[in-house]
Amino acid sequence: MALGKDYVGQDCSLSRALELLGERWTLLVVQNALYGVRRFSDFQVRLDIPKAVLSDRLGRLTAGGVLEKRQYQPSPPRYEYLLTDAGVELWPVVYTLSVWSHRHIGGEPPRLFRHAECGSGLLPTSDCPECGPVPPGDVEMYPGPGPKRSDPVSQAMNRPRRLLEPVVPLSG
Amino acid sequence: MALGKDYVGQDCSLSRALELLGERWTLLVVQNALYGVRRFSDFQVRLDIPKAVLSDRLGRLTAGGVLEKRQYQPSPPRYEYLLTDAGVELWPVVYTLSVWSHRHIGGEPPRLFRHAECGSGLLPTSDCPECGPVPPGDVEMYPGPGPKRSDPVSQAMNRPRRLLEPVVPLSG
DNA sequence: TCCGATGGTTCAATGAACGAACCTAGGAGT
DNA sequence: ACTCCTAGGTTCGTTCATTGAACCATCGGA
Repeated sequence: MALGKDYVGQDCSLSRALELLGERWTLLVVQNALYGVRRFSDFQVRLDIPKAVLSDRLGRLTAGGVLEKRQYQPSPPRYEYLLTDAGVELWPVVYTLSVWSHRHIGGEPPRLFRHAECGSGLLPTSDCPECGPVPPGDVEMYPGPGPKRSDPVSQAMNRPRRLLEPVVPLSG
Repeated sequence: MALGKDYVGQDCSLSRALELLGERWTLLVVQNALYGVRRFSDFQVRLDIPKAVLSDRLGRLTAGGVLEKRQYQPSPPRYEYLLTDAGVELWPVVYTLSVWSHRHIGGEPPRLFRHAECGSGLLPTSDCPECGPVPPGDVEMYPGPGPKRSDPVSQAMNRPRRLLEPVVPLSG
């Protein structure tokens, strides 16, 4: 196709990554998946995104090997989208870009991150200054000074918790 | 505006970064700037991008503090776009995403990178395994196994050279 | 029988991207 | 004097993507 999704004639890895991840909303979907969001309706509440677009993005990420769609109960049929290993490895990309944004664009972050084992804040690379590389499951997120959304999914994300730990919104 | 550039209601640093960097072509413009591309026509040749879109992206990146527009000769008036310090600090983002793409999507990279001082290949974080963090000006790029574009700007980028070193296309 | 939750699809309107054509200012060639 | 060429854009009609509202399907519970 001549418009929108591909970068015809580009030779580099970056262009291939952007064909999958470079569309509007896509990287925010991945970020929320890292934060533990798994269900269609939870992504929708967190992102305020048209359902048609969310459906498209989840489908593309699934086809691209970043997410995996799984039925977690048979009746009524309910689905969740889990990060694959490839998806989890996007954590350094998401974190590095967030840190850049905080440094150069500004704004207060609503969430902060530290190495759960030793308590150190992370370097901009997402490594721990004491222990070196940290698997995302060993990163603890906790509330920062920035503004927070008030929807139930965001509220459930406001207590300190590990990356990838499933979000369970308080029903009601 | 309700469509396209903003992520209204998003609270995080990542969404602010994506308002500036998340549009089609934008990150590829930054990547080429890191590779030493500075002039409008050189970006255009490398990227095969409509001039109107390139003009928009260069303008936005300039307004956003990632690039700086400079007149490099008075007559005839000619301009170049240089990365600011903030722009240079996008190198880890670009590199980390490229490495992810190579690992998980595949394809041969047309360019490889090493620490110029010691010759070591870079870690996925863009750090040197021997020396730690490497300023982009100390990163040497050299041809890899992947396909290469045949335009004069790409050809001028194919000899080993430092990041940020201005590209001088062979005229003709 | 109706209601609500979940996980979507359809569709008209709007906004962005595309690419071809055009524009401007200054040399350079003849 | 006239024309061509280069650099750095702008304009504009067509095509594609995003939006938001409406609709749909399935199941369980009151």
